[in-house]
Amino acid sequence: MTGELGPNLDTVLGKAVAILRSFTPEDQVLPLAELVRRTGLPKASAHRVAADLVGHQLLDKVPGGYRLSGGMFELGMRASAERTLLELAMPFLQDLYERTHETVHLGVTDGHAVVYVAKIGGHRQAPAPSRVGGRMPLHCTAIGKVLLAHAGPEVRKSVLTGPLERRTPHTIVAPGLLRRQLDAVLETGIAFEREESTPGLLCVAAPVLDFDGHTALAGISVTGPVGRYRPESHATAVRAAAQALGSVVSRGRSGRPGRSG
Amino acid sequence: MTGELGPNLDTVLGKAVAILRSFTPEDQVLPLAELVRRTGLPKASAHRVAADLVGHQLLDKVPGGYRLSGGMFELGMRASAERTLLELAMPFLQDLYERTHETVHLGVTDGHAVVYVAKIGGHRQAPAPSRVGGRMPLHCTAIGKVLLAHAGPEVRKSVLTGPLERRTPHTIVAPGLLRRQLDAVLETGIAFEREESTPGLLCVAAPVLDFDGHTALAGISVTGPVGRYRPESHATAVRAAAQALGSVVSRGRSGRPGRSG
DNA sequence: ATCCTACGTTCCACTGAGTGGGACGGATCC
DNA sequence: GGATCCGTCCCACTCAGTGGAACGTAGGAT
Repeated sequence: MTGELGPNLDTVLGKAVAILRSFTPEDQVLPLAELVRRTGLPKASAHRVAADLVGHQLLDKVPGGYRLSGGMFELGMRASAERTLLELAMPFLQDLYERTHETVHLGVTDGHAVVYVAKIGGHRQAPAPSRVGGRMPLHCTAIGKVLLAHAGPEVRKSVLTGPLERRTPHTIVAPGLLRRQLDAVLETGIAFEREESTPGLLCVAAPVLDFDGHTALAGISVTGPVGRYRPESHATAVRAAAQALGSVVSRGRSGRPGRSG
Repeated sequence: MTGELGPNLDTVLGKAVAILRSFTPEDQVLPLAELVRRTGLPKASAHRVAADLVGHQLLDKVPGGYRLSGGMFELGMRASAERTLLELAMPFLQDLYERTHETVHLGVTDGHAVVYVAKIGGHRQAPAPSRVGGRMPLHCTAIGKVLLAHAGPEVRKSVLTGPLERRTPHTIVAPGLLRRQLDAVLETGIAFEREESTPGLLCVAAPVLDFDGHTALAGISVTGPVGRYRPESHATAVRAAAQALGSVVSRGRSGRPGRSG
């Protein structure tokens, strides 16, 4: 429903946030001109605000432009919800990795996307497009389906009625089929993805449920390449890890998960 | 040399940054009054700026106060230098963990501190105070010593002449002794820490060197509890991992490491 | 029940921080 | 040579931002 358009450029803070948000996970350094293009700010304003951000250690000025600085990283890692989740999850993710030696993901919902909180893998991991701090659509990833299945009816409906972006020939773009899969997820506690977001990748995921047994706080997945990897054979392990993490996370929490779209 | 005092509170951005920086890794949610105390801002200003930050999804308003939001986490994870390092390092850290089953750290320098970029461990990890995104002094941690040994002469001198904060009875507070240890690090490529930052913890670390063989881009360490854990027995593995990571990171970079103190 | 203190919220008249069009110099391309 | 894109700097205008003050409420002490 929300127009979800960028920050208000009429305030300093809006300008600053717009500049910071210009950086995608793929960008390393952006020249001033690019910041101007992406934000729509006047050149002089962008220049000044960027310089201020450098002064505040949120940006680095490097030959060729600006980049998000280590100070930004530090600050981001202090976000309590995500960091706590990450810290509690790490041992379980390790177990999963050690057992499978495939790429393990931990992700949470934000709006209509999965945001990856952790990604661990070895030297020969399947080339997944996912990145920590990056986003992927809900409807075409295993973690996404798991989160979507447990999401509130509004989100679920909004995704199912909205256009389902086709990422690969296997992406599920039929709302009916997707709905049936989501119902299955609620029954089995497991979701699969078969080359629906990226050709050559298979995926199993399970929900990390709050103690109420309904709200999904996060999702865990194991990803591998078509060929050597059989997602079904790890379903039990993923579900067990997610369940265990859920019970740990549930301890010592009464509040809401936060985050809304 | 730098007074290193907080952001300029006379600008909106300064106020915003001051508020964001009020959060330490230990804080979950801070009430408005606490933000006022920590930043020194007038109550009304703090209230307004905090509300703006909520609007920009950098803070969440939760019962009891404010906390750094998921949007902040996302943004921080886009800091290219740290994220790239993290992604490249993960497989090597995994190897180390699998081999040792002790807590593995990856850290970089900022000023006179180590900032931890990754921390992976299992269910029964030694209770280390380190946190991802958190800081520890250079002189009393294994990674810190490794980074300090390879730091520029200014930083090294500045730390050695400055006061060496005592953290435990074992903390090295004698500049001469520390200097000798640093020299040894340059020769052996390994640093140890024996309950110098935290009672009951032992640690080995090795530097991740740039292709020039001098600049330390990061440090890797393996930490374990007094008793079952013998740091010496993992020295070789840690050094090998750090070296391998160094050669991978060095590929495809010509620029500077960035970050200064 | 009453006082007191500490909190979050709101109001609003004042003012200087922030604004951005424009001008400048340097690179690069054709 | 001219055209184009870049980063930087200037500076008179103005409205976004300011913060003292007043308010309602919650909780603890008496």
